[in-house]
Amino acid sequence: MIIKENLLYSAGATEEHYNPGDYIFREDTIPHFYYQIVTGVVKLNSYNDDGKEFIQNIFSDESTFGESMLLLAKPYPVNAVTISRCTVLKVSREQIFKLMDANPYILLSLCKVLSERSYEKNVLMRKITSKNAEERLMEILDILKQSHMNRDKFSFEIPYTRQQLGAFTGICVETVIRAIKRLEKNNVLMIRNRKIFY
DNA sequence: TCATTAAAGTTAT
DNA sequence: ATAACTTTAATGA
Repeated sequence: MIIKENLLYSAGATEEHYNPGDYIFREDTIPHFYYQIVTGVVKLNSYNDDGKEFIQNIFSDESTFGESMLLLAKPYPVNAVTISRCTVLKVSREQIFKLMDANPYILLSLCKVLSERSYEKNVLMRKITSKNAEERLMEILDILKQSHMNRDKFSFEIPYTRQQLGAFTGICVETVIRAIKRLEKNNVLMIRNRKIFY
C-alpha cells in the first residue's frame, strides 16, 4: 500500500467501482486524479496502427497507477482498463499535492514507487531484447515470479491469459501458446487445466 | 522463426 | 446462449 486508505479518505477520496473492461482513464486525456486500487486488477494499454493491443503494465490490489503523469500534468500515453471488477480510490490532484506537502513520507514513498517502476522498465527492456519468443517469454515469467515470494519450481500460477501474455510481450497469441508448450516439454513450466505454473 | 488468417474447440458468464 | 479464450493448421515474409 502506498498511501494509507484513511489518509486518502481524509483528503476527500471517493470510492469508485468498475466492471471488467471499464476505462478508468483514456489515452491523450489530462490527468486530474490520483488512483489507488483497493481490490481488482487494472492494465495500462495502448493500440498500434493495426489495432493490436500492447499492455504496458498490469497492477493489482493496493497499488497506484498513472501517478507519474499526474505529477507531470502530461496527457496519459496509455489507457487504464480494468481486467476484473475493481474498487479504486480516487483523489483530486490538488488534494494529493496537499497530502504530499503535509506528509513528507508520502512524497518519499511516491518517489520510491516511481523509482521502482523505472527500474522494472529498465530490466524489462534489457531482457525483452532476447532473440526468440521462447526466451522472451521466459524472461517475463521470471519477472512476474519475482513479485511473489515462493521460489519453488511450478509454485507460481501465472495470473494472466495467453492473450494477455502476448499483448504484454508483443508476441501473438498463437506463438505464445506454442512457446509455452515447448517450455512445458522442456520442464521449464507446468500446465494444469490450461493454467500455467512456473 | 514468427505473424496472420481462418476455423474449430473449450471455458466462463 | 454467448462471449472470451485456447488450440491447430496453412501460408507467407
